[in-house]
Amino acid sequence: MGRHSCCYKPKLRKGLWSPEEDEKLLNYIARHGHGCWSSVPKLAGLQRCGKSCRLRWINYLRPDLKRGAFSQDEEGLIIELHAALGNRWSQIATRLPGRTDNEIKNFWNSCLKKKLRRKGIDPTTHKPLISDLQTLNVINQKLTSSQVVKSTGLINNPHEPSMVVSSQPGPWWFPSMANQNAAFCFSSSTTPSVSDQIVSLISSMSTSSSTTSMTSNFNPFPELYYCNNTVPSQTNSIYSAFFGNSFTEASQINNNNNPVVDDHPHGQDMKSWASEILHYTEHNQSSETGLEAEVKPDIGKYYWRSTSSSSSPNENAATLLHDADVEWYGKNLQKLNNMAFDQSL
DNA sequence: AAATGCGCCAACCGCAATGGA
DNA sequence: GTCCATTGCGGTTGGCGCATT
Repeated sequence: MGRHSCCYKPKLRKGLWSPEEDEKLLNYIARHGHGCWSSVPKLAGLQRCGKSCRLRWINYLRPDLKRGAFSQDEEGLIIELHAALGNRWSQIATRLPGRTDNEIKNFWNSCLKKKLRRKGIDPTTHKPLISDLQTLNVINQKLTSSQVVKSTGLINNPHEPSMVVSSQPGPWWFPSMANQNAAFCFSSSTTPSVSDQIVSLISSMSTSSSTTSMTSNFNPFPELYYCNNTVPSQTNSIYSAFFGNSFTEASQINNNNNPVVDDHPHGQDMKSWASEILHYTEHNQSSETGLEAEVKPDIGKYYWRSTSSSSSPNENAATLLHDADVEWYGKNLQKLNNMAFDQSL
């Protein structure tokens, strides 16, 4: 299995094919057909492995190849087929006579992907991309609509000062007053360079970015009260606490791909804990727990939130920004700034 | 003119599937 | 059922040529 046995023979040629080699292979196949590919090189007098001969024939020497630039029709068909089939290049190639899977794959990777992105279409999902500026504006609004204050250092749970809510050195972003609707934190232990870039992006947009120390009576993340290791240990996500009307997802995964275990009650994972809260919610006993939960059976996720008004500033929950998004922001920071500048002209 | 960067694409590599002994 | 040679596929690489510095 695996690598073709003949490929281990050191005397075999690799790399680009010479016109002489092409001629030998072409002549041999014209006379005898290819038959068993592993015997072709020997019979055709070539110092190549059968696999290489097969590839050369399929991708270049076959007489039914079309060659040349792709037509508009072909281009449209490839996009259509890719939307339906994904990266199944050989299947796509069967619908384009005279084109090879390799040729289509290269055309896709070097040309069509960019073309779709320029049109505002995600080449993977074939759905519209959210406008860069739109997304940027959302963040901008969140920040400028509230007094956002930056904090560095550990964040301790104000109710239990010995409990460190975050071991992350920060910076942390949170509303300076209760009931304001935005707060951010970035887990910089995961992808520091990207996080740093995002922090600087936020910093440059924020109306108030003065550094201030944590006050003892303010907990920016009460919904994380019981999961003191949740935020900093996230390797797959960076939390962005956009406090809207949603619930907190209670099936987060930590570094070791295990469910996050909260500290209350001891050792219980977040999902089973949330299901317990759900039980009380369904029996109209939320007032006893001060919490309520929802389950989305279609995606098998639990969401929960505090019902207590005293747990402000954020009554509700956080949403998740995935690494890929954050990575994307980091990479496109300059582009975004340029676009914002262009639009302001 | 030389160095560097970048896009394109032919070919390679590794893995999975297939089929015959 | 197992082994192994062969074929097929898709991701990746590396070299070439052109553009830019």
